[in-house]
Amino acid sequence: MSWTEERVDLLKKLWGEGQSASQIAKELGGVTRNAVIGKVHRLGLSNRQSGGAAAAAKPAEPKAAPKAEAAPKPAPKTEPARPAAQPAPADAKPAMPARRQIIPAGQPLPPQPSANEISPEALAKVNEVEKKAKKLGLMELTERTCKWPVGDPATEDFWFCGLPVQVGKPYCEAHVGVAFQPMSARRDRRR
DNA sequence: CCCTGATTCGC
DNA sequence: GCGAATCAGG
Repeated sequence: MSWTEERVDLLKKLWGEGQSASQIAKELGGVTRNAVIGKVHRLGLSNRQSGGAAAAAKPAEPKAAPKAEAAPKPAPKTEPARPAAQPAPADAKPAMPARRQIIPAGQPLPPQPSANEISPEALAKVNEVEKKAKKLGLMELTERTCKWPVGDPATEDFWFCGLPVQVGKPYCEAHVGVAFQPMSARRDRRR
């Protein structure tokens, strides 16, 4: 795969949206996250500032040369000593007009079956597991973290399970148990 | 261990 | 220019 205009555009778009390099790589296909990061740097949009305004140069730790220095010239091993790290002024507000937090009312949440149609065993298991939940935020979810939501998205008391997912499933074992009810199991549930 | 971006350097 | 390997960190 090569960096066609289309792919670069998509890269810019996704990166601008704050997608991670690995996510972008997967969406693009045919490239690794390294390739994405490399391209991002070459495009000069490594810093997610936006319109390339303030050139707030990052400190960029010295980080001594890791590998052999094939220096044909008698280059002194000692680095030119970076100008000491800057005191970090830190002011200049970007451009976030203090947006009121948007709380999506009808988000496409996973099925939350009514308690009365879940097997008691599975329900008990879930309650048990929720104590061990990692309580991840939306941004911390990955392909292998359980995406079962707990609590009310409109409150602070909301999080995702975050436990290791069942292979191929979006949820951990316990939540898979309540999310995917076999028809046979939910039929004629006496209560 | 899972993940993140940053950097280097042979190609 | 490209991206794997590596580094540094959460």
